[in-house]
Amino acid sequence: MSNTPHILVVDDHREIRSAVTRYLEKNGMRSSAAKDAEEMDAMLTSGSFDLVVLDVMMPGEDGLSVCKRLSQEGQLPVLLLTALGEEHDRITGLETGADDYLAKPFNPRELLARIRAILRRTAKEEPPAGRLAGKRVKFGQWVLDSDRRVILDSAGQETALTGSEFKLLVALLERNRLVLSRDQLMDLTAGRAAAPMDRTIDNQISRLRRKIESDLLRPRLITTVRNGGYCLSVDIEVLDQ
Amino acid sequence: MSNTPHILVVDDHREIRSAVTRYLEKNGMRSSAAKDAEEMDAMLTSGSFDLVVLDVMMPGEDGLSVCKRLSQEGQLPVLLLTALGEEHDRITGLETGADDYLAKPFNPRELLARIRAILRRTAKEEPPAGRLAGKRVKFGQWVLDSDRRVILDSAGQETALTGSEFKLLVALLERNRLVLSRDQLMDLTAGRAAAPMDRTIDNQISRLRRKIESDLLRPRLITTVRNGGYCLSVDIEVLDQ
DNA sequence: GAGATTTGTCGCGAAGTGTATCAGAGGCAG
DNA sequence: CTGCCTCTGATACACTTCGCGACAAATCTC
Repeated sequence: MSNTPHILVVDDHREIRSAVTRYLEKNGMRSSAAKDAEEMDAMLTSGSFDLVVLDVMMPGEDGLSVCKRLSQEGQLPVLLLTALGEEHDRITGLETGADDYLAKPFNPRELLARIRAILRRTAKEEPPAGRLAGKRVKFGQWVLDSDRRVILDSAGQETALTGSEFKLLVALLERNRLVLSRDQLMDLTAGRAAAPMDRTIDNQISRLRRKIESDLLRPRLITTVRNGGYCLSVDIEVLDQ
Repeated sequence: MSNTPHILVVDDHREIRSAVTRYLEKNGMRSSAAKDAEEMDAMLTSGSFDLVVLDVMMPGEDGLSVCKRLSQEGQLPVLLLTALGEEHDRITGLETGADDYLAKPFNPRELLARIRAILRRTAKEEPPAGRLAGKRVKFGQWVLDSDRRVILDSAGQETALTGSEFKLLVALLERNRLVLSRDQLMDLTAGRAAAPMDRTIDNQISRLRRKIESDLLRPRLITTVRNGGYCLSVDIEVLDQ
């Protein structure tokens, strides 16, 4: 997320669009507006936004349908605007993945508070994805050189990693001290979900351990969490080149 | 987060507490209730929760003040219950860090949808050892190395712990000198409620004692409280690395 | 296209965990 | 003190999960 958050307001009423964008900008946010789903899609592909304020009732593609699409992509938070009393819309909105809703007519101050609340939440869990690209990372007695995909021991001796070993190690390093399920690891390394009874990750862990653990019977770096997954249990240090 | 999410309902009206907890449990969640801020604090230290449903209007400490405290700690999501029309409460609630609010009287289905929405957002990987992650903790003559999941005696001799022994010990250490019921321990170690007649915790305690008690007939570290549970009866000292 | 390397699947043995069960400890009434 | 009941400790066993060797499929290299 950039410094000032960027909000996209999608509503078919011009007065609402302009009132909302003006209010948001008066309060330290950048905002843009789109009049329907089609225009929204165009703006999303061309710009970078932190949140979408989305009217449910719109000509063309319905707000709920748009909301579902967006939440499936998973990145962009959505705040729904619903007609007063349309409880059904609100509930199905939340159920289809909106982050929040607000009934029209609304108090702009409340809209702002809700937008801030959502941004606060999503800012916290900003994924560290790619944080390690091109960096050297020290963990335990090893240093990973992520450009060359090798690990160096304290004597400078190199060991090469295969592609999947490297991806797995990076996934663990970027979330060190957190337990990652096989499903998450599969997603992070191969971009797909783990099949039931899939032992692929187990094997990769086993192969990776062979290269980095000094005592295979008592792994110290990558610990197993039964019924949970695996966890990199050491602190890391990113070396600035 | 554990297997089934665990919700703490804080409200001074008994009918609301029981109605909400029952509804949540019918819908696949575990839930507990507290009647005021004080009781809530007690339950938070002794159990593990994924979300708090908090009434704004309460005798004793005010809901907004509680909300502020909780959001400063930053871990636990809060859903506020406000009186209908008290827009001011709602906005300041969101501004003080609540994750969401709902106006009373509310539709239970909407409450559930909102809870699910929050949990979906906050669902993330959990650290395996809570606030003790990466620390070394001295208790009695032992030192727990929470990175390596081993305990060291005064001579530096290591004993490995299994996953559930480790979780159990951490749960006891983080609440030392407090009596923890089997139910609480089950919650803390496995993230689920204990079945009636469940002897799982007894068994794990037995296994853990075998590793840390010098006299199994007279356990000194983990004491049994008849009809109550178990209690770690020594002081602990967190060693900074 | 042949050989080498990497990666996914299978299966066995080992370890961890939950349940059943029994024996003993602790409490209570008479 | 004695008998009875409940609760706890410990053993045994069944079941699940995990580590790893082996092999096959896929991919890469030259």
